[in-house]
Amino acid sequence: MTTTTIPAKYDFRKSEEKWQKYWEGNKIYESKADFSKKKYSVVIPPPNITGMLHIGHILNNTIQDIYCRWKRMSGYEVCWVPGMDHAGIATQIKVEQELKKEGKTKYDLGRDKFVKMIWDWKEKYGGIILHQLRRLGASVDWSKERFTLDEGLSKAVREVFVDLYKKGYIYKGKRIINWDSITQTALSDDEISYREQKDKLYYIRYPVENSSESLIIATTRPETMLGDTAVAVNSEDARYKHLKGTNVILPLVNKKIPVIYDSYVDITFGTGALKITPAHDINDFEVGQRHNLETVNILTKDGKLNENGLEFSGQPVNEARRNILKKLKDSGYYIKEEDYTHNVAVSERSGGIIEPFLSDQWFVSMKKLAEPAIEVVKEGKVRFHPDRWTKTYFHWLENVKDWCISRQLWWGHQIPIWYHKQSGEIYCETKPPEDIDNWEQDPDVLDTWFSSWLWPFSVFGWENSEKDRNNDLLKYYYPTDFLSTAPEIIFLWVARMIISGLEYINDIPFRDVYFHSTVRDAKGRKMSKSLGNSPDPLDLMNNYGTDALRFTIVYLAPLGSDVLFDEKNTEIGRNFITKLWNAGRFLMMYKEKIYKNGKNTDGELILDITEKWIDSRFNETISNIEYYLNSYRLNDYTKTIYNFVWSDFCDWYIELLKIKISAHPEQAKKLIDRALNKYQEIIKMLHPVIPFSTEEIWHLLEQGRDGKSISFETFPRISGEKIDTIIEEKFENLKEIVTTIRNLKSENDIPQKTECKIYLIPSDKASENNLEGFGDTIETLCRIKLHIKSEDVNEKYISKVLNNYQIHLHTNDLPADESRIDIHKKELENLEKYLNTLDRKLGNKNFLEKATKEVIAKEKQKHIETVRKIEKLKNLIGL
RNA sequence: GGGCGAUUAGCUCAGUUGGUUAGAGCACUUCGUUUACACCGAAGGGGUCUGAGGUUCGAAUCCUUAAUCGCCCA
Repeated sequence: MTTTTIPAKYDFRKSEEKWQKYWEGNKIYESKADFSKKKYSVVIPPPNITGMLHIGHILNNTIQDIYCRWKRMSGYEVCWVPGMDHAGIATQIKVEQELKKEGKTKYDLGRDKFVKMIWDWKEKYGGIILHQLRRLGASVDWSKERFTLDEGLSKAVREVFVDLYKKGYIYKGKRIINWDSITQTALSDDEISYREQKDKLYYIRYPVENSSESLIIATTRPETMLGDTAVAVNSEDARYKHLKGTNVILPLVNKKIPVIYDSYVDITFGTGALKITPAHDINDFEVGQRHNLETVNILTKDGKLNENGLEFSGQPVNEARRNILKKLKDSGYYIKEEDYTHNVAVSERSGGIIEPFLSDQWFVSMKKLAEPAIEVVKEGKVRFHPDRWTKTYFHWLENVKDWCISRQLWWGHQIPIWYHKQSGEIYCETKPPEDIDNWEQDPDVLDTWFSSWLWPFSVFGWENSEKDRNNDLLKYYYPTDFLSTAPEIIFLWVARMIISGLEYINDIPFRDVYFHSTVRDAKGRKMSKSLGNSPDPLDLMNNYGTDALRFTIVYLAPLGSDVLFDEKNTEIGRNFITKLWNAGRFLMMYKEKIYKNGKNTDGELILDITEKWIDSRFNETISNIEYYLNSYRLNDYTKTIYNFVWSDFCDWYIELLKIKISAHPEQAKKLIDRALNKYQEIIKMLHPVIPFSTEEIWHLLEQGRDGKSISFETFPRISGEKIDTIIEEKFENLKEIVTTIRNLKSENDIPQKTECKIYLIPSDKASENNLEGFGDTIETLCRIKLHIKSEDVNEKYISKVLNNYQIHLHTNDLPADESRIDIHKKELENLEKYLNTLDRKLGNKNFLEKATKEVIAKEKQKHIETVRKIEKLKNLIGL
């Protein structure tokens, strides 16, 4: 067998390059709106243009690819739309850093030039991630690639803004927002995180007006006292009841501020007296609203004290804090300080500390918009997988807060609001006013999510106009069918897409949402750049092959829980693909040999128990795969095929095939063709998860497939009538005989190669018939000489008792050994214990009355079998 | 502080509506280069399902509670 059609090793590098080029070059995954066909559409969660591919992307995009490929092979018109978002803050920071290297800031360039510079950066470096996705084999429709700052998508953003503004959902308001003084922009609550920090708690004395008494407050941020407009105590607090209606004198500022009573104040914290700074703390702001307090802002946008900062104005916060403390000490207001650990808000983008800051921002009023979005999930029109995320979703939407959508950046969609230079009149339209010279546009841009929440329809060219009626793309592909994403953006993105879809298309954006696992390292830590614990997926692809990585990551990712990923795991996928490859290679070599030397090979094929068994297992596998894919249990999909291929197909079916062909050469051709046919179906089943290797193999299996792709072959369909549990049970019995004989040899230190004599005694006629045609097979697989007898043997033997068979190893060559009897005795003991529990169960009146018939029958069967085994064993031991 | 989820073999996880003497892969032990595959084959050891109560004829599976861990929201 020197000439083979299949190389000894799968060269994944060559294969991946070849097929990637072929798929994209021939545009085979481009989709057209074909109303005569069922469609399956998916929009990619747009990665941001500064992004690099990491393990999480591999998982998420492999999942989407599996569904797209599966549906494509099931006859759907599949469209998977790729694209990116412009990632306002991340991108702007990147380019600002470049500028900084030249010693410049964005202000040196001015807005227009700076934005142009970002576009240039984007053209040059942006979107590496989409190129990396090509390596993954993602079957996206590249002709439909979109970017959130594209003309069309930008128009959609303006349309929606103007519409929401006119409907009264968008408003401008003074609110405490999260101010990042490094990037100088507002951030949404979702863009900040909390970090534990060691700090000091300072105690400061505020004298009570017309009294010798003082109120002592505790604060971590003494500098904000310049903006205090009240001191609050709890109305239940006995210590302060007498101060009702009085004022205190704010030190340094020498201003009278009232003592107010509010249940928000924690009696046990500090001294129970709380300074209230409505302009610089979200909770204080709310207290201020309740008590109609003045708000005094003391900070500038770049984090320095402003004109309200007395002699400290112009100083950065930290410097001002030191100086203010000093002055408080000098003037006798300072009492003491304590160590204190608390959580400080930091920007996830810049790492800077977040200042609560009172400023003018644009908001979307969410309450009313959220209502229909709750309904569609309640009604099951949109389904979450795993389902428990619906609870999280409801909780958020039911308590939804207004969405701060303005960002003080230059990179993004500038807000379509113009202020009249003279009158101050506000103009809000998708196009600028005609007498543009008299107007000034709002400088802010919109939150990036304000464009991504429109993604499921904006990518199909939605315009909010009459034209949409004739937009075939939109009509055909919307709503999309499937969304796969990370659970951490359920609010930021998923919920908002549902809201916008309902508001603008009057329909849900997608039916099924899959929240994929979070990928962690072997120690359970989240993969992160700063920890450096994320292996570079490109390295893994280079070392193990893309398919190996795809297979492994899906195999390891159960629905709803995290994946602990270690580079070594990739061997799972690599080994499996090697196994698959070798099985195919073997079958092809075998076929070649049979066909070449084939004389007397045209006999009729007899479907024996093995053939029926593999048919049954095969169809069962298809059935399970369908079930798992439909219920979004992707790791079970891969596990099912893995087990079928490795255990059933390779370990048993192919091994038996070898024996059968040599025993029945007249059936050889038909047997090998049948096996190859099954193998080919296996390849198709696996194509969605390992597209490169299956494409390669599929082309090697038959000549003349040039210009075709396995991508459009029909996915295996189930033949339910071939699933036969009785056949499977019989086959299991035969497997058990083989395993037991091997075990007998192994336990008795008989080398596998050594032939020995085995007596096999079926317990009844049916069991004996079951062995028909299988004797040779057992002999070959176990390397023994088999004697089938109907009665007990009298020679020396070592034995095993199965349900339907007794197996005796002839021991003439072996020394007699009492310990073998002990093994039998031990087993007997176990069996008797087991029989005991069965007896108790079957003797229990309650059990017999309340358990189902099937369960009782099953228990009775077990009882019969156990009794029989015990009898035989006793016989053996000679009891 | 509130919510959600997890806790099954050394490790990573299965275990569908309660009815198996609790499974897989990896790791481990022994044997093996028989002409697909050592990225392989054969055989084997190893858990009473986090603890405590309860419901039930019967619980890894349902309920209560405690502990530990993780995530989300404050």
